[in-house]
Amino acid sequence: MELSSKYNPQETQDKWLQFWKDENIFHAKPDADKKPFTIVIPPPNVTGILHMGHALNNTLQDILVRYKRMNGFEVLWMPGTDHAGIATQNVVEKQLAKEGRTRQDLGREEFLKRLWSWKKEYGDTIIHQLERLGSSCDWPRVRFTMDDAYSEAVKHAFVSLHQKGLIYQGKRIINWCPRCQTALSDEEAEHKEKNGKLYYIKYPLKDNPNAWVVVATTRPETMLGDTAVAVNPQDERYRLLIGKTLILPLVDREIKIIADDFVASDFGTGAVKVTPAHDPNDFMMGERHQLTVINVMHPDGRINKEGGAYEGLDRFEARKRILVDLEERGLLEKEEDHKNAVGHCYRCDTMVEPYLSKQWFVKMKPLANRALEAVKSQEIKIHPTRWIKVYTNWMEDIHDWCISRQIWWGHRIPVWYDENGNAYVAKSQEEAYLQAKVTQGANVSLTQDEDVLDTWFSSWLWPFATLGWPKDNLDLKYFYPTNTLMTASEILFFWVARMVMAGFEFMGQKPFSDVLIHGTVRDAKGRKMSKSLGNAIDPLEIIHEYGADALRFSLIINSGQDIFISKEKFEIGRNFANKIWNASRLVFMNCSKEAMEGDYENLEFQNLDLHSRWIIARFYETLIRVNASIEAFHYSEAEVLVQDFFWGDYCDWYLELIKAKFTDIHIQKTALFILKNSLKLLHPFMPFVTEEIYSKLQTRDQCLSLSAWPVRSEKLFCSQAAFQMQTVIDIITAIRNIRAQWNVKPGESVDVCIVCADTLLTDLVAQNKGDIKRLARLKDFVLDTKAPVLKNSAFALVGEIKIVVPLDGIIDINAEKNRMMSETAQKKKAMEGLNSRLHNADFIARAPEEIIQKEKERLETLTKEVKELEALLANLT
RNA sequence: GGACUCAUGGCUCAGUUGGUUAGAGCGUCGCCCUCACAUGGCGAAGGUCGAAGGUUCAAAUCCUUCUGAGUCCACCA
Repeated sequence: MELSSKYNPQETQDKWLQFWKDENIFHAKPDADKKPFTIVIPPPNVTGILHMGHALNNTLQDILVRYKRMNGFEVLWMPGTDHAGIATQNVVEKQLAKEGRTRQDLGREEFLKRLWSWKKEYGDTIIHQLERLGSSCDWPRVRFTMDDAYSEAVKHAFVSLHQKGLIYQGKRIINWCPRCQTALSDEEAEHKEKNGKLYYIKYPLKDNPNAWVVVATTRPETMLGDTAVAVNPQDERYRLLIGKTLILPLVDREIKIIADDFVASDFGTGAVKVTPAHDPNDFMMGERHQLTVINVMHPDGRINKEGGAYEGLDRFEARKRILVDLEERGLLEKEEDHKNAVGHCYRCDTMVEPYLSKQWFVKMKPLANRALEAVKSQEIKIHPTRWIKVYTNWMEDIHDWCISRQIWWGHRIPVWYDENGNAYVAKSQEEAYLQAKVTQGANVSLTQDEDVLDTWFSSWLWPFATLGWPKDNLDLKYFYPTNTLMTASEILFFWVARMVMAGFEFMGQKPFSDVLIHGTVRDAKGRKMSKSLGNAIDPLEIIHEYGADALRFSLIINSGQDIFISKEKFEIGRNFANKIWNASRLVFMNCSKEAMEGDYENLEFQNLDLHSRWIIARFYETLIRVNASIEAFHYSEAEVLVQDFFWGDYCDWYLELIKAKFTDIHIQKTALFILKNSLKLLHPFMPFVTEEIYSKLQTRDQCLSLSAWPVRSEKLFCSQAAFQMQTVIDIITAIRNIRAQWNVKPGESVDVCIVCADTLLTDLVAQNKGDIKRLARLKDFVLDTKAPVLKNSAFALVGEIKIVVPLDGIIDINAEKNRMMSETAQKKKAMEGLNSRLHNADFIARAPEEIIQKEKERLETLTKEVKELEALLANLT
């Protein structure tokens, strides 16, 4: 079995994607002998195209999933997509627009047919892309939020909440998108700070047209719907005017001056126009004062017939005209610059209009209580913990959720009306009919509510609706509650918070126990990656050029809070994959058939040399730390650890050390043992290249994805080896240092004298003489107990070991002297610090004993070293 | 207006509960195509941890204030 001389990521990816699929490797089913581990995927929009955010999110999940699977859990990672009501409808409407048609031209039924065929053709795009990333989902289980079973769950949820009185219909001011022509929830209206104007408008008194009240407004066009002007009852300026009548300019309507505590006297003029149909505060004031409510706008944002002369104008056009007309009449006192935050549709960025309409709402307070408590009590843990506060703030100040949407793509609201307008909430028309029949007689005819539900009203059921809820079944019993949810912060309120509420409400249990909020992927300049900015890096392009492993590895190793990425960053992963490949090649080329086919999983400690004991110790140290990092969701830390070990210890030291003795069967076995176990450690991060190399091993499991994670063997772990080996490494490094310093060409061998008084150390050096000679490129090697008198030599100290390298004719003795003097000075400075600390009575009195002890030891070593250095310096003169 | 995060060598980030001479990677510089890998090897330079103050025997690490960058929330028109 051999590895090709050049690693081909594409071929490897294709091969293993096929294998995993053919063998259905990632299928999860209830297994009483194993513990379940379930992860909740944030289902991407069905219109989605893989971007770096998906790549990051899925890699994070896949790392955990593969780790847990290898640790013996029955892992369920169910993939799926979200029907994304407005977004998807927009896509197909755009298509229609190209044909010069609208959805209304087609009619509801035809339009929906069109949507479904679009879904059939393009809906799996993102799923296939996630697969290419290496995501080890249970692919055949793929779910869609509009699957039949899922739809049943949605209806069930609606009816059940309605029965509890948690869903109601109400006429209220909601966020309205004039372009999408639908209501939005508060979360779907994104507040954006805008530099606007505050207009001061004179409203003349009826009694005295030469006197007026000035009101300040940012939206003058809404004055067409004004039905009062309000002032604070405490405001002296207006006290006498309360109850008087004003003439609304341009409209000539008579409106009253009312007093309301809501009005802040210090803003604007202290008098505010009241437009109950177009502002939530005004609406509430209107209710308090029984004001007339006049809606002046069509759903598309044009002024309606209530607007008189302005009828038919778009809201912004109307604003311009109204300002001109007011100006002409001398009623526009002034305008001021004014910053304010205005809601924008999160799907099309159109400025949202506060709009009065009849919608369905969910009462959130009763649902929020349990969800709040769960996070506060750590029953659900949010990582990093700072998000807890964000979550609790939102939950504590929660508003009712507007769930009806005036679009066609989505779950139609399960409500039917009879001819008299009575509503029947039911899971089906048949059930509604049974209800209606009781009061309306058998001939009652029903029509279903035209609206559909907010997409998130289905998404919040995901953790259990995908498992078959509301039907009781084994999957649901075994896999719920789930374990971990990993997601970007953007959908904390939209989705995460609501899933928690839904979990408790419908299942009586939390939906998951850990939530990991990860950062956003940004470009090198820190901007969000987006199509419109043109700064997006396409993950598929990276997969094609560098490989999926490289994409995954680089993405994770760069992940701090947010992830700043540029194309070159992916070389890190590519290079590492290449290194793994080549190191494996070296091992395979040097291992005998006997070693390859033998049982190198059960090494005997007594057969191992120092180097092998050392690399095993280093491996287990790494393993323990990697485990801890993964459990703590610190994946980038885990990657650094594995990379440091594999590249820095295994490749750079161990493989170099054993090259001279690769014929030894025990060495071969150890090399294979470490390689195999390293592949396991690397696998969650780089699944493809590791599977491929693993598959060339003779003794192995069906595939690496299903193999068992390593466990530290106490029999093989030897901390002494680690210490001894470090000394050998330090000696070699010190000599290499000297060579580089004096520019000794690699081809030129030098002699060296190693001076050491300690017998144990002397033995160690003697045993490793060959390796030191080879790796430091030495001609000859003298081991002595005391320093010889050698002129023209370079010196180095490694603990108690002195290294003398004669460099006659090469060395500049004065430069070497200077170097050693500065080294001495450095050490002396450190000694000073230690001395002053150790002579500080407070330090001695208050610092823990072990710290003092450490400092003392440190001082002792430094003193010794300085002494040695000074002796060597004296030798030089 | 409220909340939060970040500020460490040229760049991107580590730095666990405060405890030796602050770590990586990239980049830079020097030497090397050594028969696994130049997507490589060996070595070097470079920071006192945004500013000021405080707590402490001891602070990059805790507290306060300030400055700068960013994020989220918000019905004062």
